[in-house]
Amino acid sequence: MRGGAGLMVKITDVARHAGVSPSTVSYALSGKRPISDDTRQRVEASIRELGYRPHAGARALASNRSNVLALVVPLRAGIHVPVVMQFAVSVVTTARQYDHDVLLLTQEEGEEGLSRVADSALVDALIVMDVQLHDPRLALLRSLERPSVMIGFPLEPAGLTCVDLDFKAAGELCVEHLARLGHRAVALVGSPPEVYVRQTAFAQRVVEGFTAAADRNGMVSSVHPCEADPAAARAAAERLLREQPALTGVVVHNEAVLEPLVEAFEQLGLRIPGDLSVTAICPDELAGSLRLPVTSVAVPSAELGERAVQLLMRKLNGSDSVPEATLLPPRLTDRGSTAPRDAL
Amino acid sequence: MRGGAGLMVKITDVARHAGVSPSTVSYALSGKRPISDDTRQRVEASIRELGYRPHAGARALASNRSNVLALVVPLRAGIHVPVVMQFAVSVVTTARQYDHDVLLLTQEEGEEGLSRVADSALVDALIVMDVQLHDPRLALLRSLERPSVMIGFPLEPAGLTCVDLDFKAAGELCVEHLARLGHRAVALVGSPPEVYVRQTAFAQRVVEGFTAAADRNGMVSSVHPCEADPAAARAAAERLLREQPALTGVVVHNEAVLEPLVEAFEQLGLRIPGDLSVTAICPDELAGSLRLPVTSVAVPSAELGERAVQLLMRKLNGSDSVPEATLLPPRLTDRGSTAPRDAL
DNA sequence: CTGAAAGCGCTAACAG
DNA sequence: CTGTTAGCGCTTTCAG
Repeated sequence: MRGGAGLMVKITDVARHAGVSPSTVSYALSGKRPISDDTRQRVEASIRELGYRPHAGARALASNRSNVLALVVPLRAGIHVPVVMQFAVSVVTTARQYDHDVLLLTQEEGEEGLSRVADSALVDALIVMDVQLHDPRLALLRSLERPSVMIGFPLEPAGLTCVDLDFKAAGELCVEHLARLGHRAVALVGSPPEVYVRQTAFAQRVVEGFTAAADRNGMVSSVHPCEADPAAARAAAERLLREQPALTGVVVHNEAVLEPLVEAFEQLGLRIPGDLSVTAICPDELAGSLRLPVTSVAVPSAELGERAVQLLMRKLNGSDSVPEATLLPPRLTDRGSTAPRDAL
Repeated sequence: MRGGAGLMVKITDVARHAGVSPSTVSYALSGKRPISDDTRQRVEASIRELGYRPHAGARALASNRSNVLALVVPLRAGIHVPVVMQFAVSVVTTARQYDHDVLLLTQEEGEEGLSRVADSALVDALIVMDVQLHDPRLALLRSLERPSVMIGFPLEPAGLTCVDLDFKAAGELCVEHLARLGHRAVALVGSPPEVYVRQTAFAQRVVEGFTAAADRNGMVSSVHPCEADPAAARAAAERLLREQPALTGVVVHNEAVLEPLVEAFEQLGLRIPGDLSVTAICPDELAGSLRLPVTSVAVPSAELGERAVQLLMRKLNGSDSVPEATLLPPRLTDRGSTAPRDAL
């Protein structure tokens, strides 16, 4: 009843079976022109009965649309794998709602990979993650003529569509939260050094927001990049306590070390939130799953993926009013890892 | 110089520019028939100069090959995200070496998703992860006519191509390692209960191997499914010590709890490996990155991905001698978390 | 509301 | 070694 590679049911088969022309079958499928109820039913019945599936390649050739999106995922050090995965799944799921599929590309393929899938019409549009402040792919994406959405904001986003959590506001929100609780000295435990070196936008922005808010509130602040392993976390904790005895508030923007860092603080004799208030910028699932849940600003990977696809769909449909910048406002969830400083 | 959606350079343009026929360009590209050196050079120069990229859809239509593989990734609870991601990246990277791309599907799409991409000729072949012992997709995959490779072994793999780590042997290897060190009582801390309930092949096989080897060596053994969170890990550690005071060897097959479990044992006053020997079945990166590195049998995601693609390529090329079963032998790396029982 | 027919860009016989 | 040509299966004018 259904065919494999060789025995494909084609649109002419369906047409014959339903007693209509191929174009009518096509239009019944696409809805691009009105079909009488009676005809539509017969066509649909034939399609079901014969197990017809339009040939993707033929369709792409004739319609100039592949109904495939490219998703470029980063691989490099310092990016939290579950975030990437959740984002990817969200992109796939949302794309399916718009009848699109997703082609997976790795950052490694570089600009050549983007050109390849775009120029060969393998994909209709692209989603690019892990954008640097000065990303070498910007020029390419601008010239591509196929729509794209970037996750993250480069320094010069003009002419491109970007979506991201407002990481600067997220940094600020954490600090303001601590400020309201009366804390006077805060530290940011950030991403691994290499992330800053390669000028990853979101890491940099957190630092900006963190510092700005601390300054604004007259707080003492410091920033500490941290490698993504437990030993580094422990070392960072020790160093923090040694160098800044007055410290009462910490913001962690580094998924990999959040848990070991909290454990280290406790093993060093600090109670949380009694002696030290801790906030994080990380996925809610992570913050909530710890032995000691952490108050955090969510990195909403799933929502970002959904937004990215929706924006692309609007661009593909020629909608003219697609915003260049979409900054999701940070939302802080209190999980009890922060307390008023007066408590001391 | 290079075209966007509308201004595509096509094979006839290249042909004219190089002063040859379209078929010659096609053959120069595919190598499917001999081309004189001179002609080939002219064609290649024209391709470069015009920035020609073959239209993927047209190619798929004419050649009956899309050069795209489908990869179905699992989403469900109890699967370790980094393993999936590393596997996916390995599949993409390897596929590129064979000039193929990878379409990402989620398990959620189910059998319908498989049929869709296979029957529409969107993909040439499929890779399916997270196979259950009685996987509902088996029948479909057998009937599909497009080649597929499964990661994992169902109970009835006849007619299908499967690749996996030999999890049974992995379980055995861990136990044998402990037996050789003189341990007499061992416990397996396994995957979350739901993983066993849904009869995930690899989890089951580890239990088999673990138990068989323990019995063979006259050891006392027990199996403990464990939820994938730190609290559960701690609870499991306490329970183990309470219920089995004679316990001196533990095998952990649960990436999510390895680290908290080890920490819990230590906090409960056990030195590793002095009082307790710990081994794990998990990615080498995880075992090696812990504060206290753990002796482990590697789950070789990257190699599995590579193998899967290679097998598919052989099947696509009509190679007849493609093995139905590929079981990678387990390899144990000693990281010092095990010691002779005599030391006690 | 429906049909007929002209391609979409490429590959693979077939012919030389 | 190279050219000519007939499709691949679908969409979309153009006609009615």
